[in-house]
Amino acid sequence: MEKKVFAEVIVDNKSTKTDRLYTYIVPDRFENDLKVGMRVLVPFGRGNKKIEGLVVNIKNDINIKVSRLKYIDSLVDNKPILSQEMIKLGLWMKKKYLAQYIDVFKTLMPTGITNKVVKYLKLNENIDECKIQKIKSINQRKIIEYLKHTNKADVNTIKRNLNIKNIISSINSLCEKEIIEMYEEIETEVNKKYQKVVYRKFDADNKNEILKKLNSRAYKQKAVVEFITDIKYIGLKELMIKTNSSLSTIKALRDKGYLSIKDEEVKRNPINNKAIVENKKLQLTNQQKECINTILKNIEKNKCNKFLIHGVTGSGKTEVYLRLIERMLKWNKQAIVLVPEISLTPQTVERFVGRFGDKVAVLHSRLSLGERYDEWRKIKEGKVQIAVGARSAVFAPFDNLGLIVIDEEHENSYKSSMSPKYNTLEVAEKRCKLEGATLILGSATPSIESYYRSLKNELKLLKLTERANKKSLPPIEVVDMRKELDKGNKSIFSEKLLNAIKENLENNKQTILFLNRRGFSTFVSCRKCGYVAKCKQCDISLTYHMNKDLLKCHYCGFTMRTPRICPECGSEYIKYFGVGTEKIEEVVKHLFPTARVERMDVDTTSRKGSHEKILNKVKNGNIDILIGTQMITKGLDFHNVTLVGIIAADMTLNLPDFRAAERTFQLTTQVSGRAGRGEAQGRVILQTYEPEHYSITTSQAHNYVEFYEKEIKIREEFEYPPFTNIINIVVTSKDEKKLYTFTKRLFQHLDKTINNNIKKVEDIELIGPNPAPLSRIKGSYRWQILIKCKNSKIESVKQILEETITSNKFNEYFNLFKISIDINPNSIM
DNA sequence: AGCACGCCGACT
DNA sequence: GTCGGCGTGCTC
Repeated sequence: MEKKVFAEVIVDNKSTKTDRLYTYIVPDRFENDLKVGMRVLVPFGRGNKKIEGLVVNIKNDINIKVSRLKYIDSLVDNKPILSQEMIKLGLWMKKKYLAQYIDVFKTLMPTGITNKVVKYLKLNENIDECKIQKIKSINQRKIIEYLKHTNKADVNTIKRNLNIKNIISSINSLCEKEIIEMYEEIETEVNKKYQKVVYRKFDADNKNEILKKLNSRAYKQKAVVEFITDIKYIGLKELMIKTNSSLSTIKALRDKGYLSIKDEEVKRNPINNKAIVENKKLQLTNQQKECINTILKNIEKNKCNKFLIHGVTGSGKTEVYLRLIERMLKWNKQAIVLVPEISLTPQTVERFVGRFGDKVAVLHSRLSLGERYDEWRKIKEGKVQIAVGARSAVFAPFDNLGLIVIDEEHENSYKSSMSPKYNTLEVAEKRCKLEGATLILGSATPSIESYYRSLKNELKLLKLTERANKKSLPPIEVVDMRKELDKGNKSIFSEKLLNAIKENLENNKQTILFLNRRGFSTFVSCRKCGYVAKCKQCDISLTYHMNKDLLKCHYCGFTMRTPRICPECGSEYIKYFGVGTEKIEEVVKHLFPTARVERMDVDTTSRKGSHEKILNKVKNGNIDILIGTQMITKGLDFHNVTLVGIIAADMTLNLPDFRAAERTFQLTTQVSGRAGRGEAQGRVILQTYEPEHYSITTSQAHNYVEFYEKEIKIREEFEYPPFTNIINIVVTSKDEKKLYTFTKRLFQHLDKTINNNIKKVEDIELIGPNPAPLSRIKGSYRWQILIKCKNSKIESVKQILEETITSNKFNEYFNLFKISIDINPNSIM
């Protein structure tokens, strides 16, 4: 018997039960053309429904009975859509983040390109009316009626419109009677955009000859000939406008053989070219030069290709990236620049496009499907060498990648919240390793994890300590809000901040007020002594649960009654903190009725372009006071802003999260960097109930290293990352009672299995099951199990998790419960 | 998930 | 016998 070739395929079917590779026989006619990384159509399931699959493996030997296998139906791509390295990266991600194949590989490809086979119905052309009369079934009659009135109808639309439950059997029965016919069409969500282009088919020298041949009254045709002589081709629409001619004129010329009209693909261009100004090279400071040289030397000598640039705000990290990219282009290599989604404003994009022009593709969430698809293909086809984008741009399909830059490396938007819940830093690192590229992380406030790794020499640490404009960082004045209370000031603003705003308004300077009200959780604190209700076991602030009037620790489940008087000082000023930006806006407008106030947070920037609109208003001096959440902490460079007010630095400090101190330090440092960017000296006023907290004192001193040293000790003592891994398992269900029982069973099973299978169990700690901090979303209840485990045990724990979740023991419940696993989440909220 | 298969009751 | 409803179990 002839030797067969087999392909392992990831199939476009989203279900935990079908999350595996399927083997298909490669028909002889495809043997030469089929490559790993191509998409194919395969018959799947009992009905052999044709669905799309991605080939990840081609083999000659398999250990399944060939008789059980089906044949690949057809090829979707003529070239691999994913490179070998990207497939390796995807398989690695599946394992790393315990995600489904299909979820992983859909994130590696642009959204909407998946081919779906859609089934359409039509009435048989020569139907016999008698046959129809014979039908007694009401449902079948309904279908025939429907088809009589529509010219194109797919099965799903019919199902939706007619609301027939068991529609398939009715359709099948009609098909058998040969009254209707079913036909298939392959469809995708996004398509290439085509444009008609007119080509000149005559030689430019023959122009006069042709003009003579044309009818003397055909002046429109003559004009077109004149026009197109100077060029070779032009878009049909453009030609019609420029020569004021009609389609018939051009068609007439085509019929005479002087022109040809072709359908050509045009790529949508999301970058507004008019707005882009050239970004000139800046003079490098000595520190920048040294930084660049160190990186290049290390790359050339093949010594190290992972770097962390710790540069203070305004130290010119971007210019360093730009120079390195320039070098990559010289080496014929490509580069990816990742920035947090919220700082992916036109200003950021402009810096890269302004320097490198049409060598840049931009990828972000505000692009339409079509735009994103085109940007993706520009990269794939080698038309651009640089990709700038949010986290998903780490998958930009370059084939000779030289560099990945991750700017603002500490930002939490680099962790995906959708499956696969990947960490962009880890993915970028893996991709660099697979493709021999260099990784550069940059931040003014590096994440504890990255800084820790740099001290262990897993990343090479480079420092930029001076600002490019040689200006010093603005001083931060800390206001102790407890003392304000003693003075009888119960308002949100301290006297100092209030006076500073007043003064700024009088001097026509702008003010930024920052309050991070992100998150739902209010914490409980005493306004007199600063006491915050914390869990004794976890050193994490307790969350107020309104419905039960209890304080609860989301790490260990500890609960206590909400205190009416402060347990520390006995005062009655126990408050639930829940002031948001809206409240601030109201108060500011009341206090300064003539000031022009604008608020910028998720609520006010949801519409496309609203973000830019507000920023432009600030830029043009049409706003006196800008109130915002963390959205305003990044990248804003306004010269007339001289005052930054941080309303409540404690807000992030007391979130029930081990990263609370780190976030507070990062936010205060970043937002302080917004002040005094122009000539005038900036001023930062920071209000807090906990002025002695190290994240406040160190950020006041602009001392990252000191903050790091304090924080890393706490992480070690309480066993938080980077010393341990946290796995967050959230189980969701509509049924509250069953959810509790199930989660408890799952917990006990995991506990038992881990104890039986892994040695040194003291390295692993199971916490829960507890109601998740967001205990109910959209009518679904959520319970959570946390696993803390040391690095050496993570793989075995993950394996147990995978086995448990795919095991039959829990399988039967999958219709009732949804299990989501997050490895090292941003926060456990 | 999505789909076919098969069992069962209702109706001719 | 035929039609339609619903539960079950599998997908290379």
